[in-house]
Amino acid sequence: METLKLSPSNSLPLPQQPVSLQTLPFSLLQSCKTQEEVLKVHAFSLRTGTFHHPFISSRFLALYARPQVNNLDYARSVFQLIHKPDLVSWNVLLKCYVENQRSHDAVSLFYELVHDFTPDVFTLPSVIKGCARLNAIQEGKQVHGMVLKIGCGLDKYVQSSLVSMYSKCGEISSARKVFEQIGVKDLVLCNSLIDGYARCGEVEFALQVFDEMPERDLFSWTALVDGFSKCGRIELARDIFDRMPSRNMVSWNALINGYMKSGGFVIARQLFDEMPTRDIITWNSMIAGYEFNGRFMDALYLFLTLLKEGPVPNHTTLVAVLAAVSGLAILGKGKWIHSLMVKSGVEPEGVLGTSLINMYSKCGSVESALTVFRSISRKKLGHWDAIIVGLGMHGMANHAIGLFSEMRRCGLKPHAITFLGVLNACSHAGLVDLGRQYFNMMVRKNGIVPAVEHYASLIDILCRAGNLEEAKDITESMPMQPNKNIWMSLLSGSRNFGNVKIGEYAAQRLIEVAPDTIGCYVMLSDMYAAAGKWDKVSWVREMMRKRRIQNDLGSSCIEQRHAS
DNA sequence: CTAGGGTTAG
Repeated sequence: METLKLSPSNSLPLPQQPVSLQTLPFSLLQSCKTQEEVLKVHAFSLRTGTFHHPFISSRFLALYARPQVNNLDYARSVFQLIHKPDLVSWNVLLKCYVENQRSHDAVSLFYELVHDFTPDVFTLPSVIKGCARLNAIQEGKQVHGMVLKIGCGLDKYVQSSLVSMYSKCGEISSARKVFEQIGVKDLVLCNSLIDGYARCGEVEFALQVFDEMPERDLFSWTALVDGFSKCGRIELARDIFDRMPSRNMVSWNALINGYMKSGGFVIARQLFDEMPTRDIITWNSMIAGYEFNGRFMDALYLFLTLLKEGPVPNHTTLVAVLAAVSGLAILGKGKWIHSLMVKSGVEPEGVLGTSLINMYSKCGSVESALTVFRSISRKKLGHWDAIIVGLGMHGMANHAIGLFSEMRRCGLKPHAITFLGVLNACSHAGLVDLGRQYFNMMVRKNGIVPAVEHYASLIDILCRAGNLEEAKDITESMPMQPNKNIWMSLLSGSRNFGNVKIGEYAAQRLIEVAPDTIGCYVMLSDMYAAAGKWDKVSWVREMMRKRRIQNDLGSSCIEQRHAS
């Protein structure tokens, strides 16, 4: 803060002489519209020594927290300079945390605040909103209890945020209950409930509240469009959208997301081309939507268009386009996006770090994945998961297992995906005993209920090592239906170790689960050939002809380099 | 010495 430069301003009437408090008038503080202007007055106030006046510093806090500026880092640092912050300052900072998607920290801040103050009608809506963002229904209910205890239940801001919180957390009946107890139901309150009904697919109720309310605004209409889109009722969402008296960007974006979610990427594109203006969320919806639909090339092309003619990409954009590049496995493009990030100073923290690690692993460069992993200073569980899965994918079992141990030494608890990564690593490296050991550790020590993928991995490990009986036993004792991959593992193990009996069994079950699996017939015939059972070989070939099963044409793709 | 802070949609 001390290094801020005091630049002469044309727009602001800064006094030239050393001043007392009177010469830094309230109106000057209030007149700041942009962060730049706040910084100028801030610098000036530091130079004249007025900044540390308790009244002034709390004003600066509010200025940095204003929606037009919304600079959490500055707000936080100003807050720390305030000697004894009053409740208003706490409230301002709390709101700023929530608005900057730091709801977790906001809730912690709230617990801290409660030590010194009784929260008031300004504190509660912010923390309730934070709980809603986090989907933290337990904490939300605690705060609700506090609302009743303190006696803030009649405040309409508190009421709306509570209804909205229950709506977003999927507790629509609780939302309704709170709603019903309220005497005068205003527009915002109704909108919150409409949103709740729409997003859980309660079409009738949503429309009923909508029809019965005295007046409707853009929020009411858009809550319907968005909610119906979210629960997959895209035709209904379209119908509402077409009937809207006016629309804004949020309404268009909601509909685009709805089409993307239900596979309608062509219509989504039409809407995208048709809409009057687009913001970064529109672009992100399209890029992520293409990626979600497996249209990786479209996602990448749209990202290129965005760079040429759109607004500045953000973290969400990068996560989506990196996922698309991973799907395409084009290392060159991935590196290029990474270099864009480095050039613009974007740190690979959080989800973005995970995306980069995944991208490099899937594009075949574990070395780069490791470099990214090591460069992340505050490693989260997701980063460990990604690198362990990546190393496992590349058969670097020892490295994966080493990192797995290191991760546990750091005090992080591995979860289902981490174990899947380790198991896959064991399978690639043929580490039977370790694989079994990790599987048991997962179940017994970590209390994780294995998913079908975990069983698939364990069975694959056993089959590769020739423990076919043990693998077959597991297929019979596991609590869910074995899938195609599991029978393929068992069949391929049987072929490799010449166990015709188990092989036939696996093939039979495989055909029941997935009759079109070509590999099944190929492997079966290989197995018979290896065992010298030529009559069975021709029987399999005959069956393939009868069922019109043909080998896929082989295909591969190469990356083309453009001079740029 | 004051006044300042909060709710619903992508």
